[in-house]
Amino acid sequence: METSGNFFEKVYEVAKQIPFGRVTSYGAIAKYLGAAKSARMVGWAMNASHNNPDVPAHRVVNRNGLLTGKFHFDGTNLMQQLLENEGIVVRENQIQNFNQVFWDPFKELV
DNA sequence: ATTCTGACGTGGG
DNA sequence: CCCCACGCCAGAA
Repeated sequence: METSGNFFEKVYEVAKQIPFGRVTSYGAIAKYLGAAKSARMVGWAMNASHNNPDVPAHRVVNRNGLLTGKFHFDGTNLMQQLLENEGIVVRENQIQNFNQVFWDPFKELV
């Protein structure tokens, strides 16, 4: 578990705390963990989160609000479907009102 | 051991 | 405003 380091666990912890109908970015989580330059690792951790159903990877997008990882899901629109299911408006893999649905761990998670 | 790629982000031209 | 390049870390070939 901790063989890969606590980094992955930390990412999961934050991702799990993402409230319903809210999303965050890889960079935000990475920055919160103190690895702002390793935003990529957050995405990598999400990849490993496939074994962690408690990690809503679909609520994590890039800083652009774009569903970059939607191709990694089972279906083609599975990620978008999940987000829309939470009330998030998604168009062409891009989250609308991203500013409103954005969840900042620094601001709300303290 | 080396090389490349990757669910990103920021900066420069 | 749009396009390109660099940085960072980790895992796979």
